Amino acid sequence: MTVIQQIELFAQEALADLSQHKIEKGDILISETKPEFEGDYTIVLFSFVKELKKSPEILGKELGDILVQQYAQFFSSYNVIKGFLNLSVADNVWADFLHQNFNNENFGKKEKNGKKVMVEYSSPNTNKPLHLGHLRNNFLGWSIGEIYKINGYDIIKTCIANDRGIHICKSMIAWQLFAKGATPQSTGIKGDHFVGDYYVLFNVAYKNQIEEIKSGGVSEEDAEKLAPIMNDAKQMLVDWEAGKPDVIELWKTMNNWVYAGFDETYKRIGTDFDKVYYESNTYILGKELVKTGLARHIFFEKEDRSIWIDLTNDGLDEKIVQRKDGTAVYITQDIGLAIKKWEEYNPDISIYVVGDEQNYHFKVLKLICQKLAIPSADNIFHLSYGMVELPTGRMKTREGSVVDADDMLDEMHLEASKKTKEQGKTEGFSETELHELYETLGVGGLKFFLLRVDPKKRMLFNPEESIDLHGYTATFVQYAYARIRSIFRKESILNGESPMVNQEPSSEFRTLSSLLPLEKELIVIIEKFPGMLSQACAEMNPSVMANYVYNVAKTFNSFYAEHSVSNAENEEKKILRLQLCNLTAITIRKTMALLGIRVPERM
RNA sequence: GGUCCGGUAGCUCAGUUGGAUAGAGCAACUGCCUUCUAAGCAGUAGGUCAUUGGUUCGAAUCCAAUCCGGAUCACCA
Repeated sequence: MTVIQQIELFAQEALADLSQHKIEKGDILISETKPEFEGDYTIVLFSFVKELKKSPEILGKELGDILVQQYAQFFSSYNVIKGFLNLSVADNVWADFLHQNFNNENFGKKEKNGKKVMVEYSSPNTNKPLHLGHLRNNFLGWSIGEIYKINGYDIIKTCIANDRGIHICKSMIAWQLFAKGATPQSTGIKGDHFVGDYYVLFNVAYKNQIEEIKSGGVSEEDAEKLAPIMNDAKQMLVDWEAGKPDVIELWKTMNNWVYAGFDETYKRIGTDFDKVYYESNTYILGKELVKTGLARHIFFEKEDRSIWIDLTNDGLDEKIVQRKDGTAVYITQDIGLAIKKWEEYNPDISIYVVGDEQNYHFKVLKLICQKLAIPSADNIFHLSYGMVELPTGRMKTREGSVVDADDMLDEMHLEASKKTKEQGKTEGFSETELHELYETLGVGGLKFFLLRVDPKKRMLFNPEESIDLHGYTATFVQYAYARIRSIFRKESILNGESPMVNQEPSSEFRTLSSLLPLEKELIVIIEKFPGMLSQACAEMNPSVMANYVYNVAKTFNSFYAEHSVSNAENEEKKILRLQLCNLTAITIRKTMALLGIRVPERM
């Protein structure tokens, strides 16, 4: 049980003594005491004033007296200011916490709860390389999975590859027209970039054709319809659906180029999946459910034979689920996929990590799934995140105004190497170790940058300014970790194997010694780790963990600047601080791991 | 136009189940490396929490209206 939970419990019992009615735990508001007041945790009394018919001051005094007397082992003192009861938790409580956990590699990890969570993320189009927005998606999806995992859930990471459709055909047509048989192998270009280049070429050619046709006095609208390259692409989509062998062959070849490129990037950023679905397989899904939906009068058919669902009673519009030609639309595929996921994995919770421009789509999807009575439809969640914008506005692949993911990773790597060389602390590193360090710092820096912001908010990225390696960054946290490891190297302590670290404190220490402010501050923030895990999970928000780990590192750095570990005042203090450092290191490493960020032994 | 999301320091962001004098980082300025890593620490300065009204012991947080920005309301995915 965490300290705050214990206080809650004690307060509930103490309030029961003062009140006729039972006080619910949720009614007790406990917050951290502001630094300008004495105490660790504060109970806000105003909400009980009316019911107990006592002034806040008197109530605070009575409650404080009961708590400090009844739980003398736990509370050392209290004070009341206005309606706030500030409680000081005894040093022994913090010291005990430390002694019990300092070497606990499973610190904060929750027991398995038997529930399954399916997280769908990444979901790229196979006609162009990944950009910064995709990275935000990947990092978020991967991290939210890890957060659920440490909170006791089994997770299934999944991805739907958008591998068919007109956008793919555009790249294919452009390749046929302009490539003269070139391949990623022949040109040395990474597969996804190679295919993406033809997607851009398509749009350039399309634009030129429109201009040319327009110069003959045709309207823009008509010119768009007449442009031969677009009509070729449309024809190719028809041929693809008909299974025309040469089209299928080209499609497979080009998609494989893209997948090979993606794999490289995924490997670099640590993204992986337990199951990949392909839209080329799932796009037919939904035909059956349209039939059953019609039979159950959830859907209805219009005169032109298109099929719809009426959501006006739910405050939305009518939504089409099947075209008049009998083909499935986007939403129908997603419903089909939702059923398929349930049949294959039976998840209790299904999370979709998708940009906020699809909020409406997922609202509709959930509603339809509920109406179709798909099991656990109530537990479909859209983890909606804001776009990553540039100072010039939205990123548009067609216009080439994107920050490419691979370029960005390279830049971060380079920045990390520059900065590391400036610092000149990497004597004795091999080339491999240096490369690994730059990746740890560079890729980690990018992940932290994209994850530290509340997912639902849009975020601005200024490529000119690049990404800082000071302040609220991964580097800052990684540096704190490296400092701890440095202490341990100096003390020749391998993780947890030292008698110094394992030694129990003497009873003399417990009674005589007290914690210094910065020692205590560090223990207090680390003790919050399990609570932060629950919060990040409940809110589906990795930025909670990024914020937290930054504050841990910050507190550690203050502690580090003020107190020496190796040359502590006495042996007891040294043990205490070594233990504290060890638990800090564990907490930092675990939290960064939840964000997919590694920590270096040296930097 | 309907719906949804956002507006907090010059910039990027925390803080919102209502709690004490609104916090960080960057940028600026001042100190601190004979002592475990100065990628750090300590400090100064920077605010009409978009605006107006309301709810109450108490509002950045809740409600209403207004202004600004964005997304969406496709037989695209």
